[in-house]
Amino acid sequence: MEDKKYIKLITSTEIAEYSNIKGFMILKPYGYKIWENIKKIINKMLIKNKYKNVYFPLLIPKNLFDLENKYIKTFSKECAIVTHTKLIVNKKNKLIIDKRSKLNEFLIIRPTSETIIWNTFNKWIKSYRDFPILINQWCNIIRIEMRNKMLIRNSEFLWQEGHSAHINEKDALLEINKIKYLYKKLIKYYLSIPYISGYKTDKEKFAGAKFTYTFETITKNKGKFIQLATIHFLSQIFSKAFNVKYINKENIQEYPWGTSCGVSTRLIGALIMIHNDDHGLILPPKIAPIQVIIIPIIRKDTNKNKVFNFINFIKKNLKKKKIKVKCDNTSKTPGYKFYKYENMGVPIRITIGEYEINKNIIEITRRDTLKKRYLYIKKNLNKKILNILNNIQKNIYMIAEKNMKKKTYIIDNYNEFKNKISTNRGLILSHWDNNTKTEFKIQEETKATIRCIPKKNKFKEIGKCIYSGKKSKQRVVFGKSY
RNA sequence: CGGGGUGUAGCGUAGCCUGGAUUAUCGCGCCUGGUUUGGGACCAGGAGAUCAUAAGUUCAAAUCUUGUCACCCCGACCA
Repeated sequence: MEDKKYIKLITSTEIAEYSNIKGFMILKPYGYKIWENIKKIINKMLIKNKYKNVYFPLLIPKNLFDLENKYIKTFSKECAIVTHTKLIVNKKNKLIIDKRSKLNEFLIIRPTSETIIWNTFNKWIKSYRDFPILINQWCNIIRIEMRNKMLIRNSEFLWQEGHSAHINEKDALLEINKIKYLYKKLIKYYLSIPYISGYKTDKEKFAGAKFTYTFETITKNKGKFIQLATIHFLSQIFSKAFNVKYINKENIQEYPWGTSCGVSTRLIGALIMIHNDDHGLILPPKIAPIQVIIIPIIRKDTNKNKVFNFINFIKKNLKKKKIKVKCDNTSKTPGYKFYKYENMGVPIRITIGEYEINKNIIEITRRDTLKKRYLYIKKNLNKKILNILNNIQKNIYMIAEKNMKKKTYIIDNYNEFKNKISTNRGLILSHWDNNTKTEFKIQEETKATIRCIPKKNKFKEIGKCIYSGKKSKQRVVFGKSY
């Protein structure tokens, strides 16, 4: 998908728009509703996994970063920093910073919350009885980026960050498996997005983590990677950095083990990049703000009451099954409305006029195939609609998966590798010698990075590194990221 | 942070090279009235722009010069 088309799709569907601050966007009602729907799903899953929602401060004292920095390279190049607290009016009647209000301790707008959370764990954690600690925060994050892409790489974004602390390594690793399962479900079954998952290389992982597990997908046309979700195994890195200790059963002090995980509004960007056609967006029914749109056909000689009574009857029925249905009775022409809701990605459109009423049928159009058909209105109409919604959900996954497979290449020759990256990008499976220097060299020469090291058996085979020719135990995923 | 580009109404734009017939063009959208409505309706009327900003050149600047700001694109960066 071209960038211009991508931005146009976002703005024309009223998902989001540019604000007047570089890299900062305005999420509009339709886009925010999509986010709320995604939120609802994750929130439910996290709560089921015994996470509790919390809220930590937006501003983090710089000294917490100093503490962390002893062990971990942080986000120092992407921070927004609060240094003053007062504005005054100058002689030209303009607001300027009052230099006398300079803070002794600068405050950093959170680029992530591990620091302030582990600093707080210090107070919360005393005994082995305190575990596990499972908390989740819904909030905004600021990471000032030099180059932005709406919803994919914003300087501000909304996200969910889960943080956990465990008594031992085993429990922390179990937690990671739980979250893996949860994210897999979200991405595949709710967002209908095919993905490849695996571990980040040391070069690509979160510096504060012992390892990072990632979920990645590739875009339809450009074949660029988008990171969808990450899970970090923090090991004892943060507990040691913030001196968080507990007393175990044997009355010995120990450092707890941590994990963190997150998904962001980038998921909306991924949805847009992946589920679209010439008519616009195609939203997965499970997260679509409107699942069924009803377009009334009112002509000069139409009995309006008859049509709207009929529509209300259908609406009521669908609502009984919790189907999100809306009727557009504005004065625009039907054609206008057809294009509008197709662009917005509404999964099902129902058209109702006197023709339908007289025959006791409705005209129904699927967004994914754009095929029209008539359905008789009998008792099982709701069931049929639910079926179609399910069908669309699965079908758009299959289409996206096909696209991903088409762009997946197994390559064992470095020249071919270079050629693919520069012409027909995608997901490249090649051997790598597990050496960071090789990784850097390949990036330097081709701009491709290792997106992940997948752990499934099908990737495991003895081979030779595409760059160095040294022995490799498995294929890894190369590509160019957004 | 380097290189390039752009800034004219809510949005997209013409005019800029070669300064003046500009009352700043056109399309979409918006408002009023009417006729319409089965794949982006039509007619009539209307509102909406200190041409990003500051200074300079000139009898005269959207147009030329310089500074500033903002945004976009391409790189570097992006746990």
